[in-house]
Amino acid sequence: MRAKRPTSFDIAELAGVSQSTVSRALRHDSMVSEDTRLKVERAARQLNYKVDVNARNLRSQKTNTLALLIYEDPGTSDSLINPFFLAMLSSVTRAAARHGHDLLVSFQQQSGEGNADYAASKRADGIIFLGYGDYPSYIARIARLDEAGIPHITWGPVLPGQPGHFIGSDNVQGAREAVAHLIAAGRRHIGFIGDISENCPEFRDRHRGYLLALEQAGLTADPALRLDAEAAEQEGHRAALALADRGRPLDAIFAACDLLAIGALHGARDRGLSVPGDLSIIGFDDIQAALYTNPPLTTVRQDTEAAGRLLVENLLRLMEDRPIDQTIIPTRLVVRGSCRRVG
Amino acid sequence: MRAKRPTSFDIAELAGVSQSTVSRALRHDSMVSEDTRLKVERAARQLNYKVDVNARNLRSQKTNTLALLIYEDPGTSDSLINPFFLAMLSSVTRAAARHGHDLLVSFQQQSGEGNADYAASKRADGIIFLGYGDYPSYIARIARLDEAGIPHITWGPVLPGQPGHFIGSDNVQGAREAVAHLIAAGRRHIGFIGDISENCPEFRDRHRGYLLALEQAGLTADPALRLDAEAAEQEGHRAALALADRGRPLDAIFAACDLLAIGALHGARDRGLSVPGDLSIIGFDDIQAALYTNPPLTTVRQDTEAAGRLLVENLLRLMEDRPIDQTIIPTRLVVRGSCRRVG
DNA sequence: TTGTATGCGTTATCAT
DNA sequence: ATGATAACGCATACAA
Repeated sequence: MRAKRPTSFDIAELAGVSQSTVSRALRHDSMVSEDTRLKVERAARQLNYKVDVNARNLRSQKTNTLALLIYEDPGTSDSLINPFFLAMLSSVTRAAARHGHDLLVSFQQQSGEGNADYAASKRADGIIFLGYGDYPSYIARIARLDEAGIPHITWGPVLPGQPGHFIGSDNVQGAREAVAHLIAAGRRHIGFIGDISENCPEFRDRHRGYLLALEQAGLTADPALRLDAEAAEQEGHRAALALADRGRPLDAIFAACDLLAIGALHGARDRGLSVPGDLSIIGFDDIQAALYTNPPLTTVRQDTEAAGRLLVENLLRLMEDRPIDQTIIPTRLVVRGSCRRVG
Repeated sequence: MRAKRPTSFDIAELAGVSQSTVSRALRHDSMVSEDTRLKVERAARQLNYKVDVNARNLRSQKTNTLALLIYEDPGTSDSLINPFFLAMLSSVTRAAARHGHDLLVSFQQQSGEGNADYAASKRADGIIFLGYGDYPSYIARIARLDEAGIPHITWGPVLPGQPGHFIGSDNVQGAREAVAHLIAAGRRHIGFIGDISENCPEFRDRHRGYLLALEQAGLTADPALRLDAEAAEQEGHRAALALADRGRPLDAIFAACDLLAIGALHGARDRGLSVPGDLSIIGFDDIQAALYTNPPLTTVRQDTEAAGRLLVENLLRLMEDRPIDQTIIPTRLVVRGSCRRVG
């Protein structure tokens, strides 16, 4: 038998003002005298009053809420989320809170796109996509949102002529630096692990950086040293074994993400290759586990803190019809034990 | 210049029925003839109609939304969230989605409790706490929620006579098994790392399990082999060094969580102790990084999948005034390379 | 099974 | 600066 939740009318009565004045006073929004504002605030505190956000949202047609939709890679099983995404999630959550917005979080099934129509049902004012599933379905989603005038922003590859608004790491440059580092350390036969089909534009960019570094060093890439692999440790393991078994010179591997690199590390060990003695390995992301592998993984660090911040800030800009600001986030090569100078 | 969002009245007009019928038909809820339901659904699809959840929530006084409030350990810096919490987050998110509920996620600052009053402002129907900050503040929060009749459930230590509703791992039993495993492998001088003050009831339970295992083996615990440490790698590192420098016999360490265990692993290496040769180490949680340490970490696995599921399911039960079901989740000892039989 | 009428609690508009 | 009133879009009680 609890007391009824107080409404703004109850506050009005207690404070001796009109209900509309209560509403105004509580939002520091319109013209209210200091005096009545204090009266109202005191009454509100006294009755432990909280604004009903549903009523507010209904009337104001705003929710002060953002939705974070996570599109994992196709193959990923439920329990094996890429830890990088979790780091992003945490960063976005904090950034949204800093800007006074609530955050709805949802892991999207690859298939069902219609299930959670967050913005269309006025649950959220804007949408942040983490990943995008497959590209065609992404395009369709974007189109629907644009048509409905719903602001959205995506974490992913920043490519020219792309529909939608993207924030992403400088994948080409990050990969180029990593491979340049290998070359500077005397490595000459550098393999690449990662799916560079159009399903993974980010991996494709990292592959471009790889090629660029080779080119700038006057080396030519050996096509036999490139292997497709989805973003999972097992795949990296498999790919490393396959590379080692090719029978071609191989003294380094650049993996398109850390999970692949970690798998490659284990694959190398299975083939009796010492890392970094026989084989240098570099990954991409800098997930936490990269610090604990043996040897610790050299990797290209993505700045998840900046990523979350820029995603939220730019989405808020879009919601005010202001242009997007920065879109490409620099990476940083973190050198650890998994690569070493030779020669 | 977009078209106005259609309302249930627009659908009613197009389908040739009343608005209330539209509302009923769209929820498969009350009595509507198959015939009219199809008409309504077709009209809704045609106009791309989506229910306005704010209006629905306001009218029905329900939100179909749960709030997940994450209370990190006090010392934790922004970027260093305990990965175990992220795994839980992911699991809860999925469970909520399976049950058709949206999920609001928020990382709580230790201090400001008033900031996001999710349920009081009718943003969410129920609240899930991940951790609880310090215990006194937790008690205060719980009391306010109970007073307001807001359903809530907490991930944490399941203790007798505790206010609120808890779901948690069987910390005592998990720890007991781990230490029993060490003893069975011939270890006799087993250290414990972890803060067992009342700030960390879970660690305290794990310590109880540690003592229990020793007792059951007829061994007595050496108080000098217990060291306080917050849940962070550095702390584990520091604690391992301190233990090693005590000059007492030491052939194993049980750490209250994996981050501590990983730190201890590195500390042992710094002192020239081989793991698992000289020193066996076991952790608790089974975070992903535990798989990649050198040697891989033996640890007590918490079942995050079951945890998320039980948190959500039991919260939903509470929301229907049904009693809580299962509250204690069994753990499982995962044996990896960081411990070995001696003697 | 369907329609009618009312109200959820707030913000926005128009007065004063 | 404040008050009165309407409107947001839907769900529910009641009548038919």
